Amino acid sequence: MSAANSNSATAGTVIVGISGGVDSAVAALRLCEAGCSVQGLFMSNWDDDDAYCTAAGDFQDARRVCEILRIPLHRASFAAEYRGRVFAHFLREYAAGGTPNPDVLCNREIKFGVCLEHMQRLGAAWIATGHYARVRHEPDGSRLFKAVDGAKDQSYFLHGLRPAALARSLFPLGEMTKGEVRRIAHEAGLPVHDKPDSTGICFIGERPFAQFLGRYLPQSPGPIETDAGRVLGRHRGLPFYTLGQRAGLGIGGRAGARQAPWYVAAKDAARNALIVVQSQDHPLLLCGRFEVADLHWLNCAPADGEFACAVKTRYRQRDLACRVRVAAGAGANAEVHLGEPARAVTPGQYAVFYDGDRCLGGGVIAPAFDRGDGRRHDPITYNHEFAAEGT
RNA sequence: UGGGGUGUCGCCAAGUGGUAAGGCAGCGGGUUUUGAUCCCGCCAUUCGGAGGUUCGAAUCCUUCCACCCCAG
Repeated sequence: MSAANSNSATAGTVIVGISGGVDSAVAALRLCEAGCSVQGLFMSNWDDDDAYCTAAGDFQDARRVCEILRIPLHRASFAAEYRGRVFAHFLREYAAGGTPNPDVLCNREIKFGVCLEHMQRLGAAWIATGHYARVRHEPDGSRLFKAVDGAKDQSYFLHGLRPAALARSLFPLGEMTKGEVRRIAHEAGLPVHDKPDSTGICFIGERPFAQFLGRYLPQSPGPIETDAGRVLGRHRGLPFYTLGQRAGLGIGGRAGARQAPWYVAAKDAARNALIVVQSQDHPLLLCGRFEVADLHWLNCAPADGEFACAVKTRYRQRDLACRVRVAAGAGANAEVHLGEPARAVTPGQYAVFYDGDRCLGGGVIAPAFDRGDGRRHDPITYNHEFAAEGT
């Protein structure tokens, strides 16, 4: 297997997305060592000049890396496209009561979308990134696989790539572990060898999340209630919470309740109520069956019908055995039946399908109407014997 | 102001003479290219206030205050 992790020769210029971190630096280094014609490109897609924005420093790191590797560095900004194609959807999904995953869209629309096109205009035959994933380019199409380093596998975030974009992509780190990447960076004298892994929304970075969302979404306070209708407090607006969430509810001890933390189990949009339960694995938090919309397959569109595979309902979740029933017709939805119920299956997040190490594709988890126990999801009935306590 | 009850960290709550459990919340850190979850750490020199008894009290006594319930 070549350093470019591809079955085909990587003739022509490769442009690497250089972020200023270790991973993309080592990706570029490996391509250089493999004899490729390599150039770098740094993107800044979010224009904030607050304390949380690291773009300026990251660009300096990117320049130092490219100087050491002796490769040219391009710079581009797709801020307008990011706002229009990723961030707008991000806010829309929140407003609709879901929990979006902007980085999946960012990869499809920006990095492997407008940026890929930009790189091709710059003369690139290939685009490479420091993602931990593997791609195999076959005559009948390109296939995406999990990274060898299971702890860092990022195929989940890449499942939405357009097949044509995947066909031009290289992931030089797919067979390496994070430890190896850092060691190589260190040996190569790359100054970013010990730079912390980046976290938070891509390009926006890690920042106090509720506060950040509050800049874009209105406060819309309402009650926090148990599934029996006992009012325990106030929430600041349904969009500011996600299913399965524990932190930030501010619910202390209650007479008559167990000494256990509370988790968000549901959002009752009609009543603007946040429903909470007291167990990690409360029945209301478990889901054995859900619907997936906006289905997307990576060069392997299955025939209509039913098939077995594995699914991840969120990033870094272990594979869950499932059966997928795809409805007929274009733009069809699919129904996913899990072998065992999963916790906090959250609308707006992506269900990504796998066959062993191969990533098949995925889709958006649709709002839940059924809990997988054979019954319709009955509307919660409220017991008004409870007086409002927490308001 | 007749009777009864209760007042321990923001919340729930152990502790009835031997020198303040635990949980929740919160805060800090770790894990993590979403949001979460998870893991680790921190968090009452003080027990409604004031006196007193005692070698020693949150625990006993006196008194004051607050709240709750029943009477009215």
